[in-house]
Amino acid sequence: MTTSTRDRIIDSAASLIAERGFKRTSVDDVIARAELSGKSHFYHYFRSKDELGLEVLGRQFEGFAERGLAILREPMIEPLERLHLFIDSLVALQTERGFRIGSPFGNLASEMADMHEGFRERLTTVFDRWAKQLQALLWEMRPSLADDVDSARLSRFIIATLEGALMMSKVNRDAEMLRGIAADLKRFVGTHVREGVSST
Amino acid sequence: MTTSTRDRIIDSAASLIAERGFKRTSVDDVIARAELSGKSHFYHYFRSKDELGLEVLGRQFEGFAERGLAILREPMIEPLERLHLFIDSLVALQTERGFRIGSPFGNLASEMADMHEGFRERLTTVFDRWAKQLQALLWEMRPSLADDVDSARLSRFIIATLEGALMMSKVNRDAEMLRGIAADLKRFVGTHVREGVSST
DNA sequence: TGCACTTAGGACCACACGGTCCTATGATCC
DNA sequence: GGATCATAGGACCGTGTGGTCCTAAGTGCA
Repeated sequence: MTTSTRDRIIDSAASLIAERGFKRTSVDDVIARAELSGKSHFYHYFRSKDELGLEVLGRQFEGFAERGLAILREPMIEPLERLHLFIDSLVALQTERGFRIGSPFGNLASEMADMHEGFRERLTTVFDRWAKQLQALLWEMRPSLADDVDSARLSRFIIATLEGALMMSKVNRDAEMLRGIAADLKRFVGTHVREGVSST
Repeated sequence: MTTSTRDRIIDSAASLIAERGFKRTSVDDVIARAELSGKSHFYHYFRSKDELGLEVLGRQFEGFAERGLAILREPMIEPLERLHLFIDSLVALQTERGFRIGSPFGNLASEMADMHEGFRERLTTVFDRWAKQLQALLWEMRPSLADDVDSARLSRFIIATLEGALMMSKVNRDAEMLRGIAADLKRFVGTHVREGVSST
């Protein structure tokens, strides 16, 4: 068995949604890219377009959690360094793709959050899990962090700034601006590190 | 002469777009809310829906620049205090509106930036002008800021974080999170203030 | 052999949407 | 009084879209 048809549909839809957003991706587009025989073939696997959207969103985050966030868990690299690498990886990805993407979720967030309650809930868990990963990393850094650091809050801050930066870079198409914000973000995290504590 | 019909159309469209986004606002919706007699009445004033969208975006920012950003220019208040009040005003606005709005521009950015080059360009100038206002404020603070502060960069950072925070609060509907990010943002700006320089 | 699932393919529907066109009635102003 | 603009109202169209329905052929499994 190669990839199942269902997976093929999801992959096709995912790439289309990444390119043009959810609303502007039609079922017919998906059928064409997945090389299905027709509508009935599609509706054999999904009850509605929304169901497909939810599934794609889920997979999208699985991928992000496994690949994108993986570096946050890398045990052989120091926590702070890992965070820096993670930030850099997002910047690099966005730059590579010509600033077309924004964030995988930021886009979907604005697009879907208010149209469909199911989407919104899914998105909250996405951000929650992302925040949890960052919190875990900050927890590891604990010995070198100032005592009053609220890691839950700081992790939200990091995500918000990254999302905002990606969104703005999508509008501005400016690599420099994106790098600047990323650098400032690192700097901000740095201000939470206690002085006189070396990291290695 | 009360408000002209053209203005009435723009106002109606603006409120609809704020509620549901541009794509999900149909010309018929606008006609209904503006109480026009029909399609031809609308097309008497606008050549297309896109032309209307551009106009609304323009007005939206005029309003934001005049009212929302006004506090940044308030001469009787200290610069840093002004910045704090500005941040608080965005938080308050978003909270009042039940986290439905996000940012007036962040929404449009994700929605329109990749669909229409004209929209994207307009959005860049919007963010540029916003950034300029913040830069002017930071310039006023200059005496009390550290020497290496890059005000252009910092102003972009502030905007990105605010936009990201508003977007996330739209997904999470969490007032606490929004306040936390706002507080951290103030704190970050604070780290650029030279020590031993009192502000008044 | 027979059942269940998958692929194939096409006809069809209802609806929303942006946009055009045409006619007719007031109002305003030179 | 004629030209121009604003309001009124409705018919109409092309297109894209999500979704239904129906038929038929192939495939694997018990």
